[in-house]
Amino acid sequence: MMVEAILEAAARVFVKEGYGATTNRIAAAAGVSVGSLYQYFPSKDAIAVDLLRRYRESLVELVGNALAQVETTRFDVVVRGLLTDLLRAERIDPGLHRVLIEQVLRTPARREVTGFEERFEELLATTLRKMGKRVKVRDYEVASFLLVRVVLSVVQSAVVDRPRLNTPLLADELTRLVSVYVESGAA
Amino acid sequence: MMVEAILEAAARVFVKEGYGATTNRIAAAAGVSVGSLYQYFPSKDAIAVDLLRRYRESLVELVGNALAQVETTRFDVVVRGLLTDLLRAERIDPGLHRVLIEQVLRTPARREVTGFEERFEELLATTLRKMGKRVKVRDYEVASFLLVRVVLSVVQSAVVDRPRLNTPLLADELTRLVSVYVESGAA
Amino acid sequence: MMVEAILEAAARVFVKEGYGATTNRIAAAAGVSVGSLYQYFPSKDAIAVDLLRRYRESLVELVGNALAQVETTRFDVVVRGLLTDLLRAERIDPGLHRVLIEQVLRTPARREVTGFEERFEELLATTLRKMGKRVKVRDYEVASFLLVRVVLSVVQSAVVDRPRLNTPLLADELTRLVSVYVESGAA
Amino acid sequence: MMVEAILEAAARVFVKEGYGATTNRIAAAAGVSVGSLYQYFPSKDAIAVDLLRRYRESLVELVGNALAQVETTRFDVVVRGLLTDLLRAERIDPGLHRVLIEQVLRTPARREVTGFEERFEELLATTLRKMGKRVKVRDYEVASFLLVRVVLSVVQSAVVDRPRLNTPLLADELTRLVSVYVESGAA
DNA sequence: AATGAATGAGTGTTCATTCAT
DNA sequence: GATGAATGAACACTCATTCAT
Repeated sequence: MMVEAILEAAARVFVKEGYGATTNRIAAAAGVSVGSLYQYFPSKDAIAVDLLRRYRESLVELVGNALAQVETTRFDVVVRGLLTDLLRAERIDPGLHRVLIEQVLRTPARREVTGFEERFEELLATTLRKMGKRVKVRDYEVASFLLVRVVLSVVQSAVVDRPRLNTPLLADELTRLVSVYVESGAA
Repeated sequence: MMVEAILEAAARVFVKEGYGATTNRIAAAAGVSVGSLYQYFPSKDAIAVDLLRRYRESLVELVGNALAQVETTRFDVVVRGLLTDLLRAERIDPGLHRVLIEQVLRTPARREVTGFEERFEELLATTLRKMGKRVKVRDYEVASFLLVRVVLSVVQSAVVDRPRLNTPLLADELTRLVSVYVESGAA
Repeated sequence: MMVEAILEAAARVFVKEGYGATTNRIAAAAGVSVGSLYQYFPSKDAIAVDLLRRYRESLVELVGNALAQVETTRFDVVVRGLLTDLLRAERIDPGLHRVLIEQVLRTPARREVTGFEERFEELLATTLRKMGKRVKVRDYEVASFLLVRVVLSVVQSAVVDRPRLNTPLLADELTRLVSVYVESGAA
Repeated sequence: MMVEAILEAAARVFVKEGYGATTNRIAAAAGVSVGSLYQYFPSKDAIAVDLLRRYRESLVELVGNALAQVETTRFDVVVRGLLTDLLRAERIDPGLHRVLIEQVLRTPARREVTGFEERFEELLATTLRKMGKRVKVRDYEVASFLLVRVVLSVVQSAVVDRPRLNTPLLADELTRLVSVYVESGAA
């Protein structure tokens, strides 16, 4: 569909040229005229917002599925599996993610972004509560905030800035960091 | 001095309006004419590069000082102190940081940025090695990468996105996360 | 067409305001937006280059036609006819010519200009050679160089600087100057 | 003196960079501050006007001296001598001449330029009249106009555009062109 | 619905000129 | 006088957006 074509083209072009990419270039990359682009999106920003929303939704689903397993599986195994998924380069394009967040934050739609990470935190807080005694954490809200940032930023950096370190060892270590924090209890 | 005034104004304006802020607006905010701005900086990008360099230098100093204490002080106390410093809003403006990194990455000066976090990692890896048996980590390079990202991103998010959570409790928990990871050994 | 409109407007505006004329002003004079101007011409210089090329082509044609008659017509009659054509103000706008040459010379397209007068000289040298004994000249190349400059500069000055002298008498005298030089032989 | 230094520097810089050369550059080339430049010249245009005036005065003197010999010397010899002088590259810098004329013409001081060539014509017309029967020309004014343009433009082109042709032969031929026109009488 | 030529406000930057020292 | 830091109007050019076809 045309909307799809535009969104895909925009993703490609934003990654390659940054948010400075022109709408004409995006339209061309989509094999479509600018006019058509504006038929479906009221502005360039709207494309970014949409792209970000879609991206977010895929992540929410991913994380939701992983955390659902927590009742039947060891926590570190769940974390390890989630990390593997997140690190799969095709599913998460953090260069794009960075650009989109950066831009959407300047937009009236900025709640779109902030609400985004809040949803992860809620998901995680709920999970931690469900885990009961296995979790030794002083404050579920703070712990969730911490862990969401930790995981997202490390995953992002690993893919974008240091592909050399993007190895199973990294996933193992990040798994250990998360598990040990959740399960070892306050000093 | 005029260079200072321009840099301070640029920081303010970039934070408020993003990198799209015009040089004319920056000059006005500095109480200076555009012409003067260009007397001291050859381009808008040059302002961003300079701002980033200064910011980076202040952080490197901060982190260096903190880690130097590791030989005479308990690790978690050192971490806790460093976090307190980093979280002090005036010393670290992460909104600006984000904008600058984003932009400078599109510049021939991009090594300026990438080298930046590598220096933190080296500093930390050296420190961990010096700590000897107290550290139970499988790979110093990976651990340093992980910890630098973790700390910077949490600190950044805490100040920018969730000032409500920017409390002593958050610093305590982040301290625990770091310490427990470093000292608890592989599972 | 839009290209025509822009070119005509540019010619008018360059003549009135010199090459300092702004692209916005040119666009306005063409009843067009700046954006459109840049849709068709990549730069201000490109407009000048194009204007010069067109102008040149019209002159080359004019001169070529005139000189072709030399085999069947007396030389002074040919010259006289060519001068009449050149002096017709609408066909040759030497004020513009001056501006364009001056500017295009600072451009990578400068060969456009220098090649221009060389073509006249070649045309003339060929013609003089064809005229055989009627021509008493020591060096065809030098003579052509001389005559091309003489004719162009006098025509130009007559139209631009001294319209009062732009009379049949002037054309007669210039015809005589040229003919007598070509036909009278070295002293 | 400072005025001299500025004028010389301006000449050098205009030749090298065109009239776009900045006043700061001119001042620097003169080893002087911009401020001082403006102490002596009210504007950049004023420098051009002054430069042109001086240049013109040196030429007027040159031509005047040459034509004065006409009473005691053969006309073609006088012409030949004058051409030699004019072609001496150091005395006549036609690149500069071109730039200056171009610019001064856009200035309220434009009479400075047009008056310039009129003086040559008057000088020449007077000379031709004094030569009496040796001159066979239908109209002194027209002839002077013609000859002044012819000589100046050929000299200028020879030095600027075709240094290869700037030889004794060229001067000989131009001398012949002028002499033959003046002395051969209407057809 | 689709097109893409046309628009024009807005950008980074330059440079003639001023004026406090 | 001399200086040169400071000024700011003006420029070439870009690009998100519109709208006649």
